[in-house]
Amino acid sequence: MSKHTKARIIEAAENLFAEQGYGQTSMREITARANVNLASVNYHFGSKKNLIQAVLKRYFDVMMPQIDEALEVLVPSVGRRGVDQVLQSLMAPLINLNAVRPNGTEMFVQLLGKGYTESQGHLRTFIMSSYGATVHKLLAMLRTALPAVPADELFWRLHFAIGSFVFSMASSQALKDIAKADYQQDIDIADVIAHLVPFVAQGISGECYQIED
Amino acid sequence: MSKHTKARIIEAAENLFAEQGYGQTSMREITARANVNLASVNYHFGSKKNLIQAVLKRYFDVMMPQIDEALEVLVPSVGRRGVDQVLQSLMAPLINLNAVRPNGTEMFVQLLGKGYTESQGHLRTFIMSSYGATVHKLLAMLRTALPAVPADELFWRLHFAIGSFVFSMASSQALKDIAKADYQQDIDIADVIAHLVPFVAQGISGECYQIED
DNA sequence: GTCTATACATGGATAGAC
DNA sequence: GTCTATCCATGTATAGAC
Repeated sequence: MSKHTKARIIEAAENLFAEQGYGQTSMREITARANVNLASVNYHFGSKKNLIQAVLKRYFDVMMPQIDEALEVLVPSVGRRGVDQVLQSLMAPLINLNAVRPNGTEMFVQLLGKGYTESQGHLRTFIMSSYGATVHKLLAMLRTALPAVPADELFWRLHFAIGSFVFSMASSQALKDIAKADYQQDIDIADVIAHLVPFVAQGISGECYQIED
Repeated sequence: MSKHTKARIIEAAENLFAEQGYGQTSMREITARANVNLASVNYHFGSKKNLIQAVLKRYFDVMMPQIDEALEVLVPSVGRRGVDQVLQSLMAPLINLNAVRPNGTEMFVQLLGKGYTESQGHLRTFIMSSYGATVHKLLAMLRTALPAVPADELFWRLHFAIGSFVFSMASSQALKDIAKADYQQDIDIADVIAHLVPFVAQGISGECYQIED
């Protein structure tokens, strides 16, 4: 039985994660739906955390080349405008994940948020080792847009930006619920991202305003 | 044996969390060090997640009144400067947590980061129900500083800001390691916060720069 | 009201079958 | 090279002792 145990696990896991979230999905559920032995996950992926990485990889492998391509043709302006351009070039590839599967973008960002905060930095290592070239291309673009910002300061700002993003994604369901309850707004992931980009761009761009004293 | 089982659990948990983190600390370790039965945690706190909340409460109860007091005397300017003032008034109470116990600030923010992302929004509910008045005072100050920003837009920006903060705190150890390895900088929590405040203030303050086109 | 003993399902790991 | 049976430590729950 089972030609492609690995693939069936990923498919089952992805569906279950999408339905009920990462933390709420047990490995027994996954292996039961995939019709494989419980220990198969450990054998093929090493752990549940690695499984989430494998699920994410399918999305990264679609998104990252698109980002790479978008950055390739980009010649950013200097300043906030340039930062906006760089961030905007990430948006289309991200939204395009809806083509991978229904609600793909939302699923991806939710898994990313959970995985990032729950996996003690393993996801960061994975991203850098697998897509480091694209990440560095992105960094170079930001440096072009912000020649006045020192490298270490840019390092800080980038991590803060990633924090805004990951946190928003991980708690996007809560954000949607609150927006509906408190502001009568029905929003989706694209809305969240649309609000997020200016915020992050503003923070990264830094001193366009001098504090007088 | 044991007059104050609850207090002993909190003390043991706090020390162990500080030593080795939340996720790496088992309830069996906690109850062993506290010399209480394993099930005591469940009886007194309901779950491990609730225990982290109880530990955090001790810090919130010190910090929140200080914040409240600082906000009471504050008359913020309008614009980025005002936002800076509001955020600055949060910093001293936060750093003061080092007086609660050695390394108190770091421990608090780490637990806050972990707890926030791992507890499915329960921490947010807890904060709002226990310290809602102070939070709303903070919000009112920000609205004073940013009269042009609509309430729903401010809502978004605040959540993004919280995201930067919580994420940075949750991964502050990783940030410190990276800063040391890549930029030969020894940093502590106060440094992280010092870098974070301008970033967040910038993002919250929004359009001080018009995108031309 | 507190606390204990104990049971249970979970994520993780491994030795060995095939 | 795959997969299974099985073991371990964990968080959680509960029945009942005191």
